[in-house]
Amino acid sequence: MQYNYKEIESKWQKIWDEKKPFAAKQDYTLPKYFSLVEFPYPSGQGLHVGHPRPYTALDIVSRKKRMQGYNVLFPMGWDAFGLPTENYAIKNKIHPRIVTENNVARFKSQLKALGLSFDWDREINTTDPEYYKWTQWIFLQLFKKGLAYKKEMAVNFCTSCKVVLANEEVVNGVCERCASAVIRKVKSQWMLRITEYADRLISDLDGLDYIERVKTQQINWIGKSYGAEVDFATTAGDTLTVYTTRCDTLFGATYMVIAPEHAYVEKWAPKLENYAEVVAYREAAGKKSDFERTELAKEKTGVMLKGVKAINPVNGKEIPIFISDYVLAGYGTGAIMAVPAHDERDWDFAKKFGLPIIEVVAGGDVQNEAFVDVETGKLVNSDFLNGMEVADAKEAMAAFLEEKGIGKKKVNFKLRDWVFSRQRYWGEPIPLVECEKCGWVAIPEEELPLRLPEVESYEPTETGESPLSMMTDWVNCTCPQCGGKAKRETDTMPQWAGSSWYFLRYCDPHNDKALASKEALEYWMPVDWYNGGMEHTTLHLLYSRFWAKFLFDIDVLACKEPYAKRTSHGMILGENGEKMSKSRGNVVNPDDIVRDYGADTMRLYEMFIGDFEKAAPWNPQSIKGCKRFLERFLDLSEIAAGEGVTPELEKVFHKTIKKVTADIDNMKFNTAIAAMMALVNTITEVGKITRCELSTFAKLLSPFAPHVAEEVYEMMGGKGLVSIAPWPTYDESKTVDDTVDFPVQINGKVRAVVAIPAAADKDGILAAVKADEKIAAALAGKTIVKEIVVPGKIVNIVVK
RNA sequence: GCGGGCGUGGCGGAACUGGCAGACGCGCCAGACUUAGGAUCUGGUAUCUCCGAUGUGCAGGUUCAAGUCCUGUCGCCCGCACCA
Repeated sequence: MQYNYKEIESKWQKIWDEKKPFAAKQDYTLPKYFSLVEFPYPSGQGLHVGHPRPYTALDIVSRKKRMQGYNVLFPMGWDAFGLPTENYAIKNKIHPRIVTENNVARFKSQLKALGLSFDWDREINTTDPEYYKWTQWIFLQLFKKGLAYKKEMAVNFCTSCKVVLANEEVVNGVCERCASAVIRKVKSQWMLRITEYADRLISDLDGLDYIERVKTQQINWIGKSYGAEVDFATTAGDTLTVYTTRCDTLFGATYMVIAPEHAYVEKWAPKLENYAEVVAYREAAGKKSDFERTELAKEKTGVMLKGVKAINPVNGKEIPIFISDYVLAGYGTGAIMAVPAHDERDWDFAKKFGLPIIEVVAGGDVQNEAFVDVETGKLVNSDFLNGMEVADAKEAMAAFLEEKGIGKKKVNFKLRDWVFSRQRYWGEPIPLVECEKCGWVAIPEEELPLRLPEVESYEPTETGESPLSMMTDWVNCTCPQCGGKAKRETDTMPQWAGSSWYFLRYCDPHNDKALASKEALEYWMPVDWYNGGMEHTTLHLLYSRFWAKFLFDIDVLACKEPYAKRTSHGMILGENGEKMSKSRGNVVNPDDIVRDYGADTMRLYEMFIGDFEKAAPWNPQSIKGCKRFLERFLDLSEIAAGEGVTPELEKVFHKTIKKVTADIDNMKFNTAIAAMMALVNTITEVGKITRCELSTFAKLLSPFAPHVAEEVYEMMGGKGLVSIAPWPTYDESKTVDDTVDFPVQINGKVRAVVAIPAAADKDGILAAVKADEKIAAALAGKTIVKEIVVPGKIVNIVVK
């Protein structure tokens, strides 16, 4: 039969558009299923073949759930604020709103061509004032609860473009666009206190069905560590506090290191004999990012502070103090005690600067390498700690420090607060004003949305301020609290803001009274299955969990976690096995595949390409295998005849239904397709199939290749749409065979395969095995040492 | 550097809690049909010194049995906080 995919696809897409079988129902008494994919950033390049992989996967999940009777919410929208659009707008002098509209239109038509079962009535766009009204509203609640605050932060500033640059725009220390020098400029920025939620963001992961690597990566990113703060007196007469996770090694501290930005550098300036050298080092360090600084591959650098020494509180020894960029100002207290014998970085530094290395935990050879094992060693050279194990020594030392009033136990997090300001145009305006008298004041909620004003130029200003700062009419306003003179905040929010709560808006996207109604949120939330890229694990995923927890705390949301289940897909790579990118020239456009093979083949290939969780290279040759499968499936309609079951096919049908059902739940889309390919092969061999069997097959295939499935279902006389027909069920007893082929090993090598009734017990199996000619021959004259029988699996006979 | 992950035929991959390595597909080979084939169908296809042995990045180990577990090692990929 001719496979006219163009005709079939446009026919069914039109019917779906008219009948809206995929619209989520307003009936809150039905069992619900909320499946979510990360909404895309509508870039100028359009969709590439990487996008449809997760979309198709969750489309399959959603379609199956619908067929299983769930009220499914499977929505789509646009995360449309952001840097590339703004940069394109500046370059081409087109309003970013227009750029966004064009990009969205293109993305939408590309997605629609794939037959994805999104509920388009619930489409959202983060740049829509009716949407960002609620992004601003959430920010105001955070502000009112004291979770938003101002802080001086270093930003990247291009000396030539006069623009604050994102880290990504800084390449090898220079501006990506003009290659001019980038300096670190201190600016006052809005911050969100995500660190207040650090503990809950770890502990609440417990009951969640997240894939393990996502959980561990989040936990490690938050980086909770149990340690102690220890006060060191200095010869300058003050106290230097350090954070350490190894207070047990205090007797081995032979020097100290403070971050180049540590406030004490200035405080001690008059006492420092080599102040100029110290400042020069600090300036050099200031040019590097944290990432560059902590790279260990580089040689350790640093400068000793001449003129001030610290005193080790447990033994009274004077030890030198260095500044070095391997200590970060933002973590702990920005100062460490260095124990070169038991820390690799300290060891490297000590070797380079010729500092003493004192062993305090026995078990290694500390003159040759740092001994960092905390499990086996015992304390030495440590006075009252001698002979203790590390864990006990930590406790003893912490107690000692506390008693002496020179230290205390302290929990620290690697997680830092969220920098929320951007000196950019294309983002949500921050709805605050700064009053001369009242300070920072929230604008009244009824004034939301605070619309992004029209400006003539989207270019940031000479000083690096947002372009909004040029709009004096807009900036100058009155204080809502006292009526006095005030100025609006001109920074905008980061792109992360809109994507931190978008899934809530899908529950009730047209609500103008609230971000969504309470009933809608209670019914739909939490998201039952959220799939997205691994690259979002530490930022977007954490930010959105933080916001959801906050909304739970202020009684907007009834669940404390937004996502019940989180999975992650692998990347689709170019044909050469490298990441697809314009510069590498290996980008594949899904439009071409849909044109040449059809959407069903495209969907099938994206799912058949490999393990959903792993990266896989695109192979244009392999696509045709999927198309052949669909053609052969379509051809079955020519041999389909009669009703009831075909005895030769009955078991394979039950097995296939079982496998496909389980595989979809387990994200094994590739093996589900393989099973259906095998089913076509079997049916073709048998040479017959009934009409109702083919209808069942169409149902099984419909989540994967919905257009072809609808077509065949209709030909078989199916009523209504296969897309919402009941999902096939199977009979467990019909999925097992009467006899099992047992591989029989002798000394671990397979010598025969013996067919044995499935019901046979261990003795029966052994008897049948020994009756086999080949086995009997192999056993002749040997002594049996051991007989292993694994029912249903294997027999192994060990002989001498 | 830190954190997370991956490594199986010519290629993409399959293999449940350790139990016949290579399902399914691509490619390739042979045949059929054909004026024609980059269409379709049928059969074959891990490697080798091919009655037998060897094979899951590499080197060890545990086990009756290891792709799967353990130790070490090499290579590749993702993230690192203002890209989304």
